[in-house]
Amino acid sequence: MLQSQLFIPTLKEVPNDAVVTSHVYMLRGGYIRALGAGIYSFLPLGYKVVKKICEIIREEMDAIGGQEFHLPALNPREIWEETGRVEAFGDTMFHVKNRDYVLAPTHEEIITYHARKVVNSYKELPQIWYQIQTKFRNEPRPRSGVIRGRQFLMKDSYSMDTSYETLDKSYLLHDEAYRKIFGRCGLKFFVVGASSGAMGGTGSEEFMVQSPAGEDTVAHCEPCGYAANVEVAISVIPSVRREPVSKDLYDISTPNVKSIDELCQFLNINERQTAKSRVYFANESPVLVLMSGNDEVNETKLEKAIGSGIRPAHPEELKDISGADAGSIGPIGFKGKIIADLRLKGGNNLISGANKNDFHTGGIDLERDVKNLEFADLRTVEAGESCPNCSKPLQVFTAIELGHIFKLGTKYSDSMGANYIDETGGEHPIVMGSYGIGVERVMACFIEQSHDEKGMIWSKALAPYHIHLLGLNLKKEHLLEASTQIYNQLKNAGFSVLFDDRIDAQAGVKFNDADLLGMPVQIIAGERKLAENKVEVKVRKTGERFDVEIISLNSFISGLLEKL
RNA sequence: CGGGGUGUGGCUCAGCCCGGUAGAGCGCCUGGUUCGGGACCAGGAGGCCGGAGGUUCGAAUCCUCUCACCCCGACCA
Repeated sequence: MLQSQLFIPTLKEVPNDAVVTSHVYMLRGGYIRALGAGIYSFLPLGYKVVKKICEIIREEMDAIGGQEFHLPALNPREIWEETGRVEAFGDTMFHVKNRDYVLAPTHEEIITYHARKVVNSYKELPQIWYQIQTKFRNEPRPRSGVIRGRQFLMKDSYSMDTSYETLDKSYLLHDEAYRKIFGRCGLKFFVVGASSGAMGGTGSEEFMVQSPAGEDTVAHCEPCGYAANVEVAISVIPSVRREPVSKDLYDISTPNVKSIDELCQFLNINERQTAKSRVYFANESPVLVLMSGNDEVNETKLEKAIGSGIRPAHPEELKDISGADAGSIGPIGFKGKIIADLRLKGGNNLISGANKNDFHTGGIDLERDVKNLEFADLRTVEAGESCPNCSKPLQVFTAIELGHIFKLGTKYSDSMGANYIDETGGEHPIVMGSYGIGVERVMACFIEQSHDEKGMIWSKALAPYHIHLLGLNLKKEHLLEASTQIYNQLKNAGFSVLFDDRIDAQAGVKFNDADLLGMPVQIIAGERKLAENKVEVKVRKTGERFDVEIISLNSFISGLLEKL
């Protein structure tokens, strides 16, 4: 392709709206342009990458027996009423104003609708139906460029089985296909077991990649593969020390000491000798949550332990409940439920708030002094703590969800009446699974993982073109001729090549654009090398450069691409 | 939805506090010089300053309302 004929509006400066790397480079490289918050147009280069990702997905889905559908984005609302998801999605679902339609945020209902009309017998199962299409969600806050948009491309597939045993097979097929897809795309990913949330069902896994643009915080152990959202992640840590003798309770005057750090500094003690208090409300009654030192309360775990929704107490409520303000609250004398983190189990000689301002209580022995104290895992895992599986240190970082696979079970087939007849004539709901991949996220995540200060660095699998041929100084006719000849030579040999044939762009401009656009191999045809019948070949990723005879260029490039 | 920020030529931004003929750099067009890491010289085009209303002799600038976009949070299949 001649670059002079391709629409690639590159930007030298960082557009004001872009913050995350992938967004910046996609914009600067002329891959995408914004149309509104969370709405993007894909320009020719960007769309080429999207199509490559789709093709990889298609191949792997077809390989497990998937059949591609093309489904409407415009859906009659009443179909969504059948499963109650109009209400479930709420404001996230787009509603059409002048007709009773919604814009599909996903397609379980539509698949199930067709299945109930078409699938009758166990003989017709299992099935895997998939689609790669635009979905619409009225995100309250689109962000990070293409990573969270109001309209986005998603591969969604749906499995239909006669039993949970065969569902497991379909699920496993997808699990394997997903590993292949993300592997082929060149992504470094990991898998998190997750609760299936509002999708319903019995099991699910998230495919994730580490990224500062991520929206989820996860704990990950690379050696053994343990990975969990930090909301539920666990780690192995030492409990607080129990000293041989429990002191009596005593008050300590601690004027203006509010935080654990201040307390430790004031008394010159270790944070493990302290118990931090946090007050929450559960069902309108106060609950004191005791944590060791500065450990963070994990509200997800707390809700689970208490068994109901919680909210933090407002600062102005604290004094009524405990007699003190935040910073001086503690378990001794606290009227109401108290729950402590497991790390504090057995702890004695602890220091905590005295429930009167500017005082702390020392010598607390939780077993002795706090009756009916419950313990639960309430803390948030921190980096460096030991993996619960293999004891190696855990990493904690943010990550982006690329794909999610669910065992749906019969949630949709039940509510929509999608049944099949078994061997004995009995009627049963179809057992379903659903499996999504965010296509643009694959692109964005790849860039997040593969870039440098100059621009993107594509892998062979996703690159819009494998080779970027830069003709330099093309105002000189003999140089234009020579580099055009090289272009034709490569093109005729079947290489995927973008030829920067712009007549008046300077060398520096071409170099910088090429690094920004990120094709894996650059071929630089400059005057000096051409005079020796040579060109320079540069590997984008490593910066390695080779002088190559034009006659042997084809085989050299083949060999090089083989290795990339 | 709460908090913060920003809207001025295609892009990045200055000007706003303290009202008085709308600016710079990059990009674009013309001519010339350069020609392997975003070059230089000369000339040129392009903006009713997000929108509406108000105050004023006069508003990019002050006031009110509104819209859009970005960031943090809430939410998130």
